[in-house]
Amino acid sequence: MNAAGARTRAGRTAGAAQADPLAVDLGPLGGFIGYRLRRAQLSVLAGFELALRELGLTPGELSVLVVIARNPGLTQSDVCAALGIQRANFTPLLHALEADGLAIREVLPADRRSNALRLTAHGREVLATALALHERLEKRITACLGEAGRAQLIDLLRQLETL
Amino acid sequence: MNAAGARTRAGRTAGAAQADPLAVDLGPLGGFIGYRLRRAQLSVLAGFELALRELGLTPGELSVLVVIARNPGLTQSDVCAALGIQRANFTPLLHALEADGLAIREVLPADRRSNALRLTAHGREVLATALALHERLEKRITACLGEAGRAQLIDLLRQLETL
DNA sequence: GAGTTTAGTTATGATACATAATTACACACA
DNA sequence: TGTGTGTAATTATGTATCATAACTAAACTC
Repeated sequence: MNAAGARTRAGRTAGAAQADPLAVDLGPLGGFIGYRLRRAQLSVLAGFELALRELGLTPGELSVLVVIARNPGLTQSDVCAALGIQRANFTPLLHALEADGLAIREVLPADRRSNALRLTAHGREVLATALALHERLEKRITACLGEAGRAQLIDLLRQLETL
Repeated sequence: MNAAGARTRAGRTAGAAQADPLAVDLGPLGGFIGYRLRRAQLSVLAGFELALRELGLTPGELSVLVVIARNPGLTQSDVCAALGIQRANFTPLLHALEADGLAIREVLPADRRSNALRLTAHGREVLATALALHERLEKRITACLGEAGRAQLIDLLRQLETL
């Protein structure tokens, strides 16, 4: 509709393919699930950072806080398995939460290789705030997709995980 | 419902919350679009690497090849705008494609600050192979979601981009 | 008690994303 | 015509996330 002439931007003088972004042909890319996932995730990530900026939590950190809060006493390996995080990458993430006073590790007497994880009182407060802020983001998403669309999307994404 | 006893795996001897991964309560996390996007993208990314391993192309590189092939003569800024890539990050990506002999940059006579991008013959060959391999991945995804589900997913993800 | 497995850590490397600063060029306009 | 402003590409940096391999200490097996 606007590719060849209609609403193109002024003359742009010279050479052929300067084109405004809308005129660029993505070809088969627009049908790639992976491409669409990336673009959507970028958008949601931007929303996340906007919503939780004041708390300085990364998405990964928030997910860990949630899981520890709901399952106190889990070991690091348990949390990693539940969230699909590599244990090696989990160590610094957890240490950051600990350094911020949000979580604690206690060596399990039953197996002194393992650490039982719990939130501090402060961790629970921060989590509650984070969830409240995050709720706003989810509301924006629901406004964008509709309640049914949102549910469908979650369902489809869950199916994709088992690819 | 299975936390305390029901379908827990064997005895697991000692301490409380060892739990098998399925027993971990994700709480509200399972309803976060961002979390579901991450898990789904990890899965699709693994499929991508599996499918295109032999070519050594990253998803970003493939997307750039597609766009250049369909829009020869675009400048770097044009491609960046079309794909949502930062220009600063595009430079090394493009240079890698150039080093591999897949793409070329020619200074635009009309504006010697800009580079017109094109694929080499070899680049077109590699792209054709890559698209064929990628097609298999998309087939797997369609097998997983169904044709309708796949179309729905793309539509929903596109809506999310405009969040 | 020796050999094997497991939890956590450390080290390292790749990919993506973001921002700020710099260089070279283009353009407008007085 | 020459100066100020804007833009294309680059460079440099910093961060988040994912992956692997190697190591330590503890636990388990037999």
